Amino acid sequence: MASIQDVAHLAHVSTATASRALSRPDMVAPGTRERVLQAARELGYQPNVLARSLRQRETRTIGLIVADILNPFHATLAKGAQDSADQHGYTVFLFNSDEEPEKERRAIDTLRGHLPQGLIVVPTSGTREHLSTLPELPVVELDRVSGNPGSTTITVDNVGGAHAATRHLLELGHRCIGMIVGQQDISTAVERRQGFRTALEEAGVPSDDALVVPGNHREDDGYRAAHQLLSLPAPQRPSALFVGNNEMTVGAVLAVRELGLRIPADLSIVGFDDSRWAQTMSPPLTVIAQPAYELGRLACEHLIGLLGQARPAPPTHVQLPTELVIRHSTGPPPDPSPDRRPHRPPPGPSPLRP
Amino acid sequence: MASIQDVAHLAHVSTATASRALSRPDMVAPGTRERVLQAARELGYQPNVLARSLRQRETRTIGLIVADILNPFHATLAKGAQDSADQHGYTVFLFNSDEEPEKERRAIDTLRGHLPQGLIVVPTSGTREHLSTLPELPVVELDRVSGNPGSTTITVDNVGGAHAATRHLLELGHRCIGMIVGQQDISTAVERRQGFRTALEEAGVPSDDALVVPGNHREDDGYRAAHQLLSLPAPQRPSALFVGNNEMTVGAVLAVRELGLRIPADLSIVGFDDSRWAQTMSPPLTVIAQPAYELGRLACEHLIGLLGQARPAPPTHVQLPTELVIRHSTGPPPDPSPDRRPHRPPPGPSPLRP
DNA sequence: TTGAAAGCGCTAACAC
DNA sequence: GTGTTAGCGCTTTCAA
Repeated sequence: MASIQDVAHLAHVSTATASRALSRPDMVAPGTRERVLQAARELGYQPNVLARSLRQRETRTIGLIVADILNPFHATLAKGAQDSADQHGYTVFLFNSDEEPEKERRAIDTLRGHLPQGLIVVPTSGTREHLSTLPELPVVELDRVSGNPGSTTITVDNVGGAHAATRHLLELGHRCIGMIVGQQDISTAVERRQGFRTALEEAGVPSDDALVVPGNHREDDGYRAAHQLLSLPAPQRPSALFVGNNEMTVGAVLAVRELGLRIPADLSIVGFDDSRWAQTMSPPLTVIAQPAYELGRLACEHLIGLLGQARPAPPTHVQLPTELVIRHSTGPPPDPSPDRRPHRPPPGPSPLRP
Repeated sequence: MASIQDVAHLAHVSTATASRALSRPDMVAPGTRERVLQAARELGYQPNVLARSLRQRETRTIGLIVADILNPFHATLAKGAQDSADQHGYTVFLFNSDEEPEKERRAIDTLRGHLPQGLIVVPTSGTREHLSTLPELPVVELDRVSGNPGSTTITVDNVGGAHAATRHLLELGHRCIGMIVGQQDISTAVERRQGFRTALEEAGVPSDDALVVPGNHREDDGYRAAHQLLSLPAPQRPSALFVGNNEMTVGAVLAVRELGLRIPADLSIVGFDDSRWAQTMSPPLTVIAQPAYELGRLACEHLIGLLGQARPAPPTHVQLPTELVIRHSTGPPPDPSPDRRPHRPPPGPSPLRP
């Protein structure tokens, strides 16, 4: 590859002048500039980013670690971040933790060697500890929060989303609602569970721990959890399911189909996170939608904002709203007993969230 | 960040010795080695990859450009490649061309500056030209081929896949089959179209250009193309659709639903590329499945193999098989006229492909 | 077995 | 406006 020396030589100038002509054109005489530019063009010169970064101690690079690139939600986060970085002249190094803290640790180590100027991470349970390795690096946590005090966070209103989903089911008349929830060491799972619980409490529906089944965010977990919930004995068996993430919803729907239950006639389902799949399955799925692309974009914008600061600014915390999208996977519960009142809002208080 | 100088100083050795202790442990006395390793641990030392790469003129980095990271097929390719690279101690720089040659060009330029030791690319129409900029870089083309003579290629049997899909429809009795095909400057689209045509010819079914509608690989294109095909006047209107990629299949199915047609009673559909979505939509979609993860993995293995070579080896061309997965989106055509013969193989030759 | 020194390609002080 | 020079952090001769 042609180096700046080659360019300088061809243009009959020093490397310093060549460098200036390329990166600070106004510091060099027009004639010289043209000669250098011409030489660069001729040689197909492309600056060696390694050398430049080494010298300037600035890589114009940011690290991004998502938890599961095969999950379209995460792929969308990544695209939002990458598009934004691109606009600002930054390059993204994308890694995948596969939801494994150990893989995340390795990704962070690899990343460190490449000297990113900042890091965006969708945390796993190990993130808080891993981040303590790099106290001076600006960090934005995306979608989930690790509890690391210095991190800026970009999240959605998980509590509100889960609350809205649950309330929707309650208003349809469901009183026995199951939840399939993520691991409780992940913030989003905790928050969604909390929104679920709060909505039940507000409606005066007693909560039953047997109706809340945890899973590890993957399709299989949703499948297993749904089977578990739907094999409960009759009075306890839920007439509706709220599933805490998109992948587990897939598994749950497959389990429901396998059991021969009709949606929503026999069982209502609400998923968290919208997707292609949710829209095209039949019946189309009622979901809590999240602005995935915007989350990724914002994470990057905020990170790049942080890079401008001389002193580390206090971390900001952005929370975007979620939206209940009612499609056709939810309806009144089957075979209502006389004292329930299908098609009507439930009795008792049902305040809107502020 | 701690540098090797810090480590050397703390261990009371020269930087040369510190460097050796870390990367060639057997070249250094056991005692010294331990001191250095201890110092490195203490300081949380992480080698500066930039400096190392600059010095060694070897980045242990490979570039990967996929055409659409939001397309699960491409995300899977990326994961296959990245996992494989990881195993070999290489780091992947992942870029996204968004099917735009211009974005691909920019990705390649950015990549060049980072001195990747090789490049894996899912080509766009501009790739062949762009690759001429980097004659000395080992390149593997993935899924599609650009025609660049030096590239190793990892593809699937698109002709055979399309042939099998078409033959399947013919055997069900369809005689009027529409195809939604990708842009003809993309190799996969050309090959799939060819497989389609050949199968029709072999069955003695006249091909009708009005039944082959091109699209630009995205959902919208599939939607529009399906509308166009299904609004043809009665005798020409297809009773089955073969759609040439996964995203366009989504659009086509949505269009079909919008028109109130039942699948497969009113219209059969076969898609190219399997997916979560294809398996869970209802009815589950008959597809030509491709080994996406394996494609990505192989691309990386082959590239890394290339890096070992002193002299550029002649490019190899790997083609993996596709598989017809029959689900429930295909069936006999509706309302057969007497001279067709639903449920039976078509008359005339219908040889199996070798 | 270890250290001194050069140099990868680039940019930024500093001189002129 | 341009050239000279030093040095980013690392590895690798070469010498001891």
